[in-house]
Amino acid sequence: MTWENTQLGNLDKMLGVELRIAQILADRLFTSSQQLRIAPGHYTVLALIKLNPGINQSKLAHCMYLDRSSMVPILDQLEKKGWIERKRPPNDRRSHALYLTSAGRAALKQADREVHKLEDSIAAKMGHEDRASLLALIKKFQTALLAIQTSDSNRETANDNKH
Amino acid sequence: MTWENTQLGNLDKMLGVELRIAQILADRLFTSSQQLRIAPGHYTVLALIKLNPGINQSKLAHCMYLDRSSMVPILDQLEKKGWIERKRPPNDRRSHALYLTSAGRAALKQADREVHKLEDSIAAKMGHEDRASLLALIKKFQTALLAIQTSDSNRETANDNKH
DNA sequence: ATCAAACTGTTTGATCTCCAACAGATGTGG
DNA sequence: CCACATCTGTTGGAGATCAAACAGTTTGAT
Repeated sequence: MTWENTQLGNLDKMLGVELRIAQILADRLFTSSQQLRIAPGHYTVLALIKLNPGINQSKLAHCMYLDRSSMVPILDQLEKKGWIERKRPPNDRRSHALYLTSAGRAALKQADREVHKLEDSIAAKMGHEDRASLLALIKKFQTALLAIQTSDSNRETANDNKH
Repeated sequence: MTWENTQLGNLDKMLGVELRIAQILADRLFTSSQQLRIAPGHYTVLALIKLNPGINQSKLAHCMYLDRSSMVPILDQLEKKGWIERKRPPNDRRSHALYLTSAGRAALKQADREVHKLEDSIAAKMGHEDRASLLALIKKFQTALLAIQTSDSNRETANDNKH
């Protein structure tokens, strides 16, 4: 095992690179340190449906910065597990109104416990203050990215300004 | 377009969720604001090969926290573009020693310029100081995740402690 | 010297994601 | 009222990624 002598140059000074690594590690830890083995995205979906009962798939996808079509297999899976159900609202027969089943609520509750336990141990490792600073800076970073993105697309073409 | 009234609860106070969003936005911006349309991962691969000529695929994957098998299609693509080449070192006929071609060096040089331009506009938007703080905190976060991960796997089983 | 373990790249199958396209449903301007 | 645009979920095709399995190669223990 002799990869310690690998030259990284200034790669480890780039936000994109380090962000990607952080996300890989976070996902890996989240998925493995759980009894439910729930995927990070699935957890977010359950939480969002609980907070917004009757939300449709497009809005859900939009909240998570995903494509509508990416939501389909996720919801198929959650539906097959019996954690959510799709209902046809009478006023708009195009959409699916999403609801948590009681099993879904139970699963989310357990996942919530494990997520909080994980967040706590992270806060314990890096300090509550640094954790809060990191969260605030990530949001600032998101805002910066969105601002650059829209100014870019405005310069090129008068494009869709979703989100 | 009325998804602004979506309830997020404390989802936007979770590092994992916000980190994921930040990464989606960063990847999207990186890929679209480029002439080369190089993928983020491909850029990292080129940079790492330039810094470590003759590195093999496993080490490369390990540096990027990827599976060795995930590296194969990436390198296939870069090889087809004529940016890298795989050579068989005589001392170890299992591995592939990776090198940048001159076309690969040129592509990397242009990508470098665009990456730095992007990093500069991010620093301009959020401030150099905040950018530096964010980078430092991300690294601290990575360290915390790794510490938790290893202590977890040690508690469960005496496992492989890769990375 | 030999045989088992470990390593290297690869393939296969599964999942997640995007994009483009589609059909059905809804909304809008004339 | 009616054509046309827009929205809804879905499908199919492509690419990325992982895990498991494989064959060839190297290493190491006996």
